[in-house]
Parts: sequence; structure tokens; C-alpha cells
Amino acid sequence: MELTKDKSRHHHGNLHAALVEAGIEILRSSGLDALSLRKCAALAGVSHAAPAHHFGNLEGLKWAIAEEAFARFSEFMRTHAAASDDTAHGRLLGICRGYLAFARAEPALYEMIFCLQRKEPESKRDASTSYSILRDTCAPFVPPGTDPVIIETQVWSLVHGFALLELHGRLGDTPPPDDAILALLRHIGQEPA
Amino acid sequence: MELTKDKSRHHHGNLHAALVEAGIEILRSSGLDALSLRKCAALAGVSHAAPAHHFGNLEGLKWAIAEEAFARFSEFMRTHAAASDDTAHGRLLGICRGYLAFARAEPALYEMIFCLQRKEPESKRDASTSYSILRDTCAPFVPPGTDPVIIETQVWSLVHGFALLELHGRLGDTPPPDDAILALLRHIGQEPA
DNA sequence: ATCGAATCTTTACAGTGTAAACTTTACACC
DNA sequence: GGTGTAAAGTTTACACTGTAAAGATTCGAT
Repeated sequence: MELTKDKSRHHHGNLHAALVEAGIEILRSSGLDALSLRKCAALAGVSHAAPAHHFGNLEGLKWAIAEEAFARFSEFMRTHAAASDDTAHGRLLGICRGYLAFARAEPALYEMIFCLQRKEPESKRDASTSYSILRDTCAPFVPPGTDPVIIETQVWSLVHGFALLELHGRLGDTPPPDDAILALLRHIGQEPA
Repeated sequence: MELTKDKSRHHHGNLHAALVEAGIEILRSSGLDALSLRKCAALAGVSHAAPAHHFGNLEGLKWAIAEEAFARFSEFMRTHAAASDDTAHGRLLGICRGYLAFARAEPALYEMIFCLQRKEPESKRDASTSYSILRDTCAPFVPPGTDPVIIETQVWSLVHGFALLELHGRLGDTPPPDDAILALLRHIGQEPA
């Protein structure tokens, strides 16, 4: 993937991908606040107004970056799930560990992805592949006749909250280990007594 | 609380509080992205560079706003806790409902508070009164001889994640009801079988 | 009353997003 | 092969941001 274009040519050829790549690079090296249209443009070797033709505005670029980041995120979760016990609970813990590992490995990407405010009502969480992973992994724990979204949201909320609290420094220097927090999922889906 | 100062006088008299109040006002009406030093200064009837003398930079102002917001947040939780069953579980559900209610009532304040990145290592979560509420309410569920932080972090992560997912539109148009998510806390602190 | 410190204003500068007009290139069509 | 049209990038411009520096004003203690 070439970041900077050949200055002799007026057209870049693959500016969309190059700008997304530049954005990810900036996020990694300098964090979310440092991400700007102009820096991405500069890193791609293009004028500062060029991104507007591809993404409209900054939020458009962010969503484009998020799309790419989501793909890597899903892959991350899948890999970690495969490294766990091949039981329903093992897989559940696996994707949760993968979720948390991604948040630590790519904090800026993670924040980028999940702190983007959805505007379009066509959010359809079900469509994304990362949500499919969650859905499939949670399926064995869904009590018959109940909405699977409940279990899914419980799991997602727990790991998402934990990841963000740690990321934002709210858990002090030594946060509890992942498995201690994930232990709350031991009784997931269990009927009320 | 007077927001705009008497222009005849050079000194404001209570600029610190006025700027915090202005910030909260802007957060409420226009959201987190709209918060700026210059707008706060304008709303307080003061030159745009005045805030620097009180808060240093934008992050300083944000932390000052957060301090005030935390106070209201604690009060919110306490009120909701009082409206619940006077049992350990009732109180736990109460503060969780209060937590979520605050996030919905004051979304910008909530995001402001919890998405501020802590820089100083002297974070000491234990010091804040809102964390004390959490700690006290969780105490009955802490298994003897274990670190209370684990239970506290489980509860906090769950509600925090749920609040943010909903706030950021990740749960679609009809998120699950609070109590369905909080049902995960039914077996909180229960020893592993 | 005066001196120093706190408070606020003015001025200035670099960086940001974004809109508009313009230039260059690619591509389909005759 | 020209040609016209749309796409892709550039240039210019503007309003807004944070922040630093220097000057003006006021407060307060001595």
C-alpha cells in the first residue's frame, strides 16, 4: 500500500484506501485527538481538500476508517476465540478476551470505532460481522422464548464498559484481571430463581 | 448565578464558577463537540483568553466542569437508590438505575465526565464520592477475603458499557430495558460452583 | 498611599473543517 | 481520433479553534 502518491500525476489512483491507511497510522502514533483531514491528506501526499471528494467531511473519513478497523477487530476476536476451550463458555470467554485484547492493542482504533455517534437510524447492529460473532457465541445461553438481544447486550455492555473504564484510566494503575470481571458471565442466561 | 458579568467592571468576581456554568449550559444545549473555551468565555461575558487564567487550557476547564457534574451525578444516584427497595439488592439496582437515568438525562455531561482521559496517576478512584456510593452499595456482595474492587468493577463496567452503547446508538432504536440488563447482577458475588 | 499580585483584555499565530472556483485527468461515445 | 462530460485534486478563502505573550486594570496587604 503506497501512502504518498507520485507527485507527477494529478490523479492518485487509490486515494480512498490511502487516506484510510493514513488515518489508521495517525491514530496509532498520535491518538484520536490528532486525527485530522489535513494530516491524513498530507500523509497521503495530497492537497488538504482532496479528502472531501471521497468522504464529504471528517466524520465521513472516520466512518471509512471505522469500517476497516471493524474488520481487523472481528479478526482479532475470532483468533482469540479459537485459542479458548471449545465449549460454549470457552468460546464466550474467548471473544471477550479478544475484545479486551483489541482495545489494549489498538486503543485509538477502538475508541474511534465505538465512540463514533451513529446518525443514520439504519444502524442495524445485526448486519456487522463483529456483531454476528457476538450473536453466534451468545446463542447457546439464550433462554428459549426470550429475546437474544438481552444476553448479547449484557455481554457487550460488560466488556465494553470494562475496556473503556480501563482505557480512560478510571480503574487506577492496576485494574482487576480480565477473568475476574468476566466471571460475572458464569451464570449468564440463568433463569431467575 | 449570574452568567454575564457587569461590563463596567474589569473583574468578574466569580469567573471560575461562571465559566463552569457556561460550559454546562453549552454541553446541554449543543453537546460535547460544541464545547469550547471561546464560547464559554463569550457566554460568561468575558474575553476569550480569560479562561486560561483559571483553568490553564481546555482540558483544565473540562475537569472543572467534570467536578461539578460529578456532584450532580452522585446526587442523582443517591436519589434513585432511595426510591428502591431497602435491601442490598434493591440498593444496588437503585444506583444502577440512577446511573443510567443520569446518562440519559444529561448525555453530554455524562460523556464529558467519563470520556475525559486521566493524565495524573493520582487517580485514586476511591476518593470521589460517587465511587464511595458504588463501594458502599457493593460491599454486601463482596465475598469475604476477596478484593472488593472486582465486584465494584463488574457492576460499574456493566452499567457504563450499557449507557455508552445506548448513547452512541449501538443498540438500535429499541434498546433492551434497564432491568433486563441489570438482571445479570442477580448472582453477583456468588462463589464459583 | 503604594507596591505586588491577581485578573482580564488585546493582539497575534498556527491549526482546524469546509465551501467555492478552478485545473487536470480519465473515460465513454460518436 | 477528437470531443464532451464527469470525476479527481488543487487553490483560495473564511470562520472558528486553542494558546501564548504583553499590556491594562483592579484587588489587597502592607
